[in-house]
Amino acid sequence: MNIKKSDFSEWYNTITKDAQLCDLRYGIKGFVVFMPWAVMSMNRMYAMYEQAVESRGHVPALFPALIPEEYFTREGEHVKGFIPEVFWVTHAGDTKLEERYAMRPTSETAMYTMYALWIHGVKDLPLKIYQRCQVWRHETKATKPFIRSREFHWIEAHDCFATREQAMAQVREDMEMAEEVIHGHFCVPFLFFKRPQWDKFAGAEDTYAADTLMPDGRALQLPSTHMLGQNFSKAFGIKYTDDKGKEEYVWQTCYGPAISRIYAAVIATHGDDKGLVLPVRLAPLQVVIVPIIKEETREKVMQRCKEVANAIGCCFFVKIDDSDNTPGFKYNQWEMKGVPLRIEIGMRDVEADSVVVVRRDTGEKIKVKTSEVDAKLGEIAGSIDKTLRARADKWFSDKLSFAEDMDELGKKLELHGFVRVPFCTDGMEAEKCADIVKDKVQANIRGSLFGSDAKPEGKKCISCGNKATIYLYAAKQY
RNA sequence: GGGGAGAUGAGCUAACCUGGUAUGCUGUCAGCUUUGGGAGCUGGUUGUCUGAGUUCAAAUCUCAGUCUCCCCA
Repeated sequence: MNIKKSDFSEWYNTITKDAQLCDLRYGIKGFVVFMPWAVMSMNRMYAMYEQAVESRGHVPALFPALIPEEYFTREGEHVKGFIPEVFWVTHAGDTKLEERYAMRPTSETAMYTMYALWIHGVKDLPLKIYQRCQVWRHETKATKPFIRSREFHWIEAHDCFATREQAMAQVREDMEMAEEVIHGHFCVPFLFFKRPQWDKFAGAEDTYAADTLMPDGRALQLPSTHMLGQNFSKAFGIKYTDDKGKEEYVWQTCYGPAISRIYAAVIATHGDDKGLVLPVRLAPLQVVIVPIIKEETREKVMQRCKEVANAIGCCFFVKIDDSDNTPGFKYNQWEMKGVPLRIEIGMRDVEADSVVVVRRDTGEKIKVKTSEVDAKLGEIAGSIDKTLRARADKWFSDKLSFAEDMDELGKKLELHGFVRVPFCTDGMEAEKCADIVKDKVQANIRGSLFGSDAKPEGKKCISCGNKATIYLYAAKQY
């Protein structure tokens, strides 16, 4: 196993292969096979995220994967942003299609075509629909399993409202949902940035995106939520008749948590030099029982293993590893896989009427009375998630820094992830200032920190030297 | 999009410069012996990325393609 801290890239490649999370040998660039151990965790993540989405009033639907070119090109900015990375379907059998179909890189244009047919009056609003699906983008940046591939799996929620205020409230709800699920359940810390105008979602008025940090200090974008305004509703004719009998265009938002990428953040945030470390509810198995067998005591030990397995509550998946491997091999293998809890049972333990419980997160070995196993496991499990979250938060909190000139920014970027700098503006006209930052210190401007209203007083823009009106954050990125 | 490195059984690798029967480890399968931190012995098992060229002869040299990794945009 490689060392996570000093060579994250190698560590990540090794862990995705050794823990059997994916197989890169499929043979189409950027398309990877997601393997059972990863998919079982991602299914759990999906379940938690869908629960959060539905409890906030969204209902599920499934839209087609193919989008006729004509739908796809209705909103000008959207097309400009996505066209370079679209995979096209051009043939049916040997017959060339009259109109080609886009393999959806995102579903706005598929869904909004139908929304225009479904929405008539006030009673149809708000409309909050999500789907769980995969999308395809011919990424030109380097692909990396789970982090960036040309096919990825996500949830996309697309909502319509009667007013701008309601739409803006939805954007805030989306952020709050990310906090509940990604930080609360997955124990991954992040910050929400309002992206600068030159870096917003193609077709949106504003984009708010959650950025986390990889162990090498580079930012990784997790969910983003977009205030679409009326850009799409005007392009697609999504109108309703208001209470005065007047036709109005709806206000829209969309939200896209990419489960495969969030899974990458879970791996990177919690993993260590022995392999994966998973929050308890994300692990495909919560408990593995390793019997330590001598031929003459085999039956007694196995019997005790079964009793202990049966005594553990149904919210935990338990496996007794009775394979022929040696205990040491099993310890290493299940540590690599990130199983949160291990129970070791040998004749010694049977005689003492106890078991040895080992925590994956701390490696701590705890002797537990057989009769108290279930209660104790529940307690330790809670503590594991708390420990993981606290550990991640502590690391993350040190990654925020400040700089006021380019030299200082370059130095701070070496030690921290996000560096706050004074900037002239976050409007389109400042893109050239962001380019200067990119050129000089190879960092991107991620935007302004959402919820922070600090304003630079008497400071100058780090790039152009004009009066600074806003604090923006720079980071190297994936 | 730019630059660099690379591709030999399922995984890692030797042989490549200097063309001539493809090496070892791991895995896997069978059997026996084993089991408190990656067990041992015996036997079986699969391979030169694809295509073209040079040559008596290509894993090795040349060209093209595909894929992977790293760095930069």
